[in-house]
Amino acid sequence: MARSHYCGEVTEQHAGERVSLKGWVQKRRDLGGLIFIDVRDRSGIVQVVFNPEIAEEAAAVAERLRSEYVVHIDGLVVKRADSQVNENLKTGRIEVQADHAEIINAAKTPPLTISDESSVGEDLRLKYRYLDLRRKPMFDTLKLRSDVTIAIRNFLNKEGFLEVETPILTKSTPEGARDYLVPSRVHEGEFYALPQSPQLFKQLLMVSGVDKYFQIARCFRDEDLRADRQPEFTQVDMEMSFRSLEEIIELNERLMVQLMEEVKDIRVEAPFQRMTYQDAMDRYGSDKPDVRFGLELVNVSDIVKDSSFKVFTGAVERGGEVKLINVKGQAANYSRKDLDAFGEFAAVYGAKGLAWLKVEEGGLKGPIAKFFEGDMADALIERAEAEAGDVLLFAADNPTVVADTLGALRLKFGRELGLIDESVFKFLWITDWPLFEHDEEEGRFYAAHHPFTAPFEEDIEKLESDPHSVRAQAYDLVLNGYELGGGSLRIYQRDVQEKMFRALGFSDEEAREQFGFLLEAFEYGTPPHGGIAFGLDRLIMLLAGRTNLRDTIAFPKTASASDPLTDAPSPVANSQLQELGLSVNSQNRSKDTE
RNA sequence: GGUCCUGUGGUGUAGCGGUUAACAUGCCUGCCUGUCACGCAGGAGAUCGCGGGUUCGAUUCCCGUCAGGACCGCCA
Repeated sequence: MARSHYCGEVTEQHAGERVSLKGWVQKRRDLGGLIFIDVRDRSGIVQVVFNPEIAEEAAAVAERLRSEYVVHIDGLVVKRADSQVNENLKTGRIEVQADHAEIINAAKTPPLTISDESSVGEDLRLKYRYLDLRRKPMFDTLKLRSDVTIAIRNFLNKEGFLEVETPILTKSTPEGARDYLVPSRVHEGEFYALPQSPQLFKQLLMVSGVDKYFQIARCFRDEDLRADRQPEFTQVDMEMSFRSLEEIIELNERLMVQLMEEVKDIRVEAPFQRMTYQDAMDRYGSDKPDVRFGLELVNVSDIVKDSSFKVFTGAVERGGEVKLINVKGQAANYSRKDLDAFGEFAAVYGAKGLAWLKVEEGGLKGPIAKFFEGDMADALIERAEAEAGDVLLFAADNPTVVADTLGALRLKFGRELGLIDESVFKFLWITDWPLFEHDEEEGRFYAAHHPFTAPFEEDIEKLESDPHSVRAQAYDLVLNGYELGGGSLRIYQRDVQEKMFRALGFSDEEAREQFGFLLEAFEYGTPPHGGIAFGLDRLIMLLAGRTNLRDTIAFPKTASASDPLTDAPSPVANSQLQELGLSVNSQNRSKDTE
């Protein structure tokens, strides 16, 4: 008999019907005579009861069943007596009285238990990923991801977008992340790169007149991993022609609002909050602030610059700043030792120390209180909006270190003190990005976004004279403190693009060598265009309430970019290398497969 | 490249300079006809990640290494 129902879908309304189930044995409870089997498939669990007085052969099969055996069961759906109802189970008001059972496939005892809560180490989970994915929360996340991508496709299709695939084997370009390289056999000594994003291709599609493009695109970056960073990840990538920045933002807000409603049944308000990059850095010490809670940074450089506390005055004199966060009402909960220990936390971000003061009725207290008395103390208290019982934590350094340190501390307190409402989704646009970032070590400018980002019209003339002040027509979408995605209007005029490359330190020759095809394309009638790309994996992570990207990807990599399931990466045969004209020149290539 | 945390039966943990290495769960056997975290009784299962050092003696302390994780750098 063919399967008639998924296990989790058998309910009271099927009582009296015969059903045929196929699934895995979740649990066997053998009472000697009666045997109960919980049968599981992707939909859930249903209890099957075997009574030797009703079906002797089936009961004999049930005795041989073990966890994770694949079974086929035919039986009658019967309502349970009131005393036998299991309220914890969706199917708990009925059970299936088996009259026929067969073992489709036996199973070894699994190395990890198939339960909702996983307490197993990450290495085992990944090695036996196919078992890990049997767990309901994992399946639900896969389902969520599928729902989201389908909803995105439907939305963009309705909006007139074309889904176009772009190459996976493409050209390595300078700037940006480290490329994954693929050696060419036909062109010995030459390499393809896996795309960091389809950026250039989608721009060329605009030149082609596609007008509205999207792709759910796999991207690759050979950089070290984080909880929210995998070496291969998926971008929802889009690009459109003749659209203003406002129109692009508006479209994406509608997409997000609809996604949240369709997939999570959560209503979010559009338009989303907006904040300039500068504002975000000043107030939150981050370009992707979590605005679900306050605890903003307060600049007190002007107040403390004339104090006698050298750490503060020195920082200001060197062009740095002094800022604080006011941890409300926590003075009693942190001892002097606790507070001093935050110095170590701050050191990770390059801070040389972390000063603190407790606010009391009479004024400020703490090891550095003596430097701030009278008017200065009053001014600090007023600026920090402090009252008795608060703790003020200070960072004094260059603006980057101050932002990194206090930004991280802010998040730490936000989480630890429960200031964050985890049920809230707060979208935020970060606008007015600088076009360039200065690299101190190499003494040159880098594109803050990417080299194809259009500057503000009125800033174009400053590309050469004053790159630092050039603003980009770029925007990032931030959700709950995570960078979901970013986009921009693009440069579509050859001369502007050439100016941009020059500002980045490319010679005209280098620019032509690396991006000549783009510059040439720009000469054949290129429409103004712009777009955005956002990280699908991160979006799913946030929608699923996870803190780890691995849980949103069916077959992810470990923190060291390996895959315990397939054992990738692995050495290859010398013959393969020879074909590619390659040799490996390190001593630790001991696991040679030939 | 760096910092930190973890590594003990299948799994998750406890432990300690000298132990018969403990507990839970899982597994196996027996009993059990209303269980659903079934129960009861019994049993098997661990070179304490690997290598070196200190020590009379190391699972325990130290160094290295490997694996997993978190973070800094990096990620236009």
